Amino acid sequence: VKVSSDQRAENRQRILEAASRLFREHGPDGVNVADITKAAGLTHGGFYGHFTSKDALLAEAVEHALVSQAEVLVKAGGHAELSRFVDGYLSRAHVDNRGGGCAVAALGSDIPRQNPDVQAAFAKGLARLIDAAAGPSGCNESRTAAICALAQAIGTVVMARAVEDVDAKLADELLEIGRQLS
Amino acid sequence: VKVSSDQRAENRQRILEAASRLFREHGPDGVNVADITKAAGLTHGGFYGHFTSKDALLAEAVEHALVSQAEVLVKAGGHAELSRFVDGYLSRAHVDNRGGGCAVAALGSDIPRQNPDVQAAFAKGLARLIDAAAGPSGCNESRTAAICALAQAIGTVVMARAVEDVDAKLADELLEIGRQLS
DNA sequence: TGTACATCAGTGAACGCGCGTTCACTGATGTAC
DNA sequence: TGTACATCAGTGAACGCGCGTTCACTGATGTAC
Repeated sequence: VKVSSDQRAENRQRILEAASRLFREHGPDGVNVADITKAAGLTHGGFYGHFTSKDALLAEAVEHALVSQAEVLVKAGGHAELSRFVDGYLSRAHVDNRGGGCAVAALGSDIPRQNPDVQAAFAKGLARLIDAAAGPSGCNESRTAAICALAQAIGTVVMARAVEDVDAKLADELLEIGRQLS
Repeated sequence: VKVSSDQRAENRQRILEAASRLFREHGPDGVNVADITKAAGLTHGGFYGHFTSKDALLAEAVEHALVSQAEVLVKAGGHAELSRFVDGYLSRAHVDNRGGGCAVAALGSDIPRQNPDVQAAFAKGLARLIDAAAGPSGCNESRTAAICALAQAIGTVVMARAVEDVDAKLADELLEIGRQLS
């Protein structure tokens, strides 16, 4: 069942994007290779023709998610639009969309437990996101402000997601307070 | 090999404390029941005499970690000493000690994927921690300030831990910036 | 342009391993007399 | 206080399942002529 090389490239991309979403939604151990390839419309056997291991896919998926997010932020206006970005970050829509949202909030506490390749991919992506939030000027003040805003937003979303199913009132309070700052 | 009921209670506590540490260090899927009971000086077979399941233990362990942390904060002075607390939170010592540190930073992004009992235990513990940080007055301003400080600190530590093995400079920069605020 | 064939992307069964959980067994505890 | 025995905490082998990875196979692709 060979397919054209265009189709092959598209299949790889579909696996990567499905993985990026599913890993953020369920965590590295919450999805298996079969789930991912199935979500991409394939079976699991051909997976190793595209990626050397599940971990290698995780590394690419994590970096892909962060780099995409950085690009979106840059296109939206970068540092100048940071407070609007944070506002969206602290929205119920983002909190309820782990699979499509920020990989730092979705996978942050998993990363220190992953292998070095995954950690390196994450670090690269996060550095890119921070640069995007700091803006092209690279001046110290805007970088500091960007890092503060990101840390604040990430911490808030992590807490809000953790409690939202069981204490929606607390989740809303946290988001509300986070938004007051931006 | 029956043991005295005091010994039994102590064994249970040892399992709980080992679990609390190991879960924070390696995540819910990064430790197995045998690892935990072994760390507590027991074998895995007797585990189910103390806890109904690995998940039930996770729930207790998470709550135990958060409630202990809240107690420490209260004893240290609560809201009045919040900035000193945040300073310690943002220390290299805390970043390098996932197993003994804050359960929100260590397990935050795992929680939304856990079963309702675990989420409930986490929410209860986090509410306690927030109350401890807000102080007994319960006034809105100190509560808001406490939540801001916690969110900031948690986001910073999550990022610092994620990148520290691979980009120690970035990790230090993040912690430094976080400390400037407290 | 048409044909024969080598390549190789994808399939699905199978392998091996780890893990949560169960269970028959052991021997110390603690109670009844 | 001492003895006989029922209880039951802990042991370690075993069960069953899920998952990452491999592999023989299939049939479409794309190339050589």
